Amino acid sequence: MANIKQLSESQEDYLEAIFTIASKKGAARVKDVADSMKVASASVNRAVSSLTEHGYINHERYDLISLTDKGREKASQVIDKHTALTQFFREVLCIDEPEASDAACRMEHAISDTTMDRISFLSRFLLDSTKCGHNWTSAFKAFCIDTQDLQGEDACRCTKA
Amino acid sequence: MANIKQLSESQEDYLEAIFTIASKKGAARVKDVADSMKVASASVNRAVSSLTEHGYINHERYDLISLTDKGREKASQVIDKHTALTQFFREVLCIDEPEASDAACRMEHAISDTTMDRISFLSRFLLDSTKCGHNWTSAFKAFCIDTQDLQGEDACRCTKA
DNA sequence: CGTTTTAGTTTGCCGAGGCTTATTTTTTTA
DNA sequence: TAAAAAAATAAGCCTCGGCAAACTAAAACG
Repeated sequence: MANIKQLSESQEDYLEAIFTIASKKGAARVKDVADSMKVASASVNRAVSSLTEHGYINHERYDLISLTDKGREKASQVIDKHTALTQFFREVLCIDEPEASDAACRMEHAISDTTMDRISFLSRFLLDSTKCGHNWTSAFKAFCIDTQDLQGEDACRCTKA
Repeated sequence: MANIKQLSESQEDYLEAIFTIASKKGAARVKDVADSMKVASASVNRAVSSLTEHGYINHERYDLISLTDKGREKASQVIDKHTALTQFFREVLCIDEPEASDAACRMEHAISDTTMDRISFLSRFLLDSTKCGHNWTSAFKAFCIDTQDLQGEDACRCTKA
């Protein structure tokens, strides 16, 4: 269980997918993860081995996959970022789904805890009219109304809840 | 010059570094790029070959490196994102350097054009008191004053101008 | 309860993108 | 201008994270 290691984006994606599946069904099978991430089972297998070695996952051959406390904590962190970013994109920046989730999906790995906290604060601040002091959204919407030319964005393999 | 291709983050980083160096000195040498990105010259070489093949770079053996129009355009786009993100982090989210630049550096590759446009709009909107209608920054600062526990963030290989 | 179908695993391949260690080529300088 | 230093390149190695194909175990079903 080598602890001195940063998870890669890919590994975070696996934890996220396992967390989401396990939340719904108690535990995940390799196939579930493969399907939800649109990768081959062999890829899941290798990722699972590695994450098991590093103490994020409980897994024995041919058995179900579940997260350890450590894995659950990490997965929660990533999912919280995803959720907060999605909210920011959708409610503050007025970006529609699925763009909002896709953007969150790509950024959740790249953003630091600090920056994430600040963005959450900003969201709450702006969405709470008692804090912000006036309804800024209509003004902001008018301000960026002509940028509705939302291009297609890359599909992303985030588990589409 | 295969055109059907998305640049990787790494490739965008190379274009960015070359752009920045070339802006200062007219053209870049392999060594300049290696130094600014903190990678081995051999790595630069391979990246340069690939970017040359794809029409982003002008380069002949043992010669200087410069960007094609296509490369310059792409580099500008990435740098514009970097700049706009840095401004957002620093002036809107009140995140100090070097955190602001580092965060921008990691996110500039992950963010879509649309999302970037919206963030720029939001920055301008909030920083322009005539648009926002009041000075929100002091209120926001008070709101998030106790999150000054900025952790160390990953170093990033963005060219530190 | 044996056979088939499905799921999990292993192995070996690939490309990207780092690295180091030669080996040029170019540049500097004595 | 020849020798030394610096820069560029080539070759080969490594890890990561995909893949497909082959094999094994488990589950479902007739």
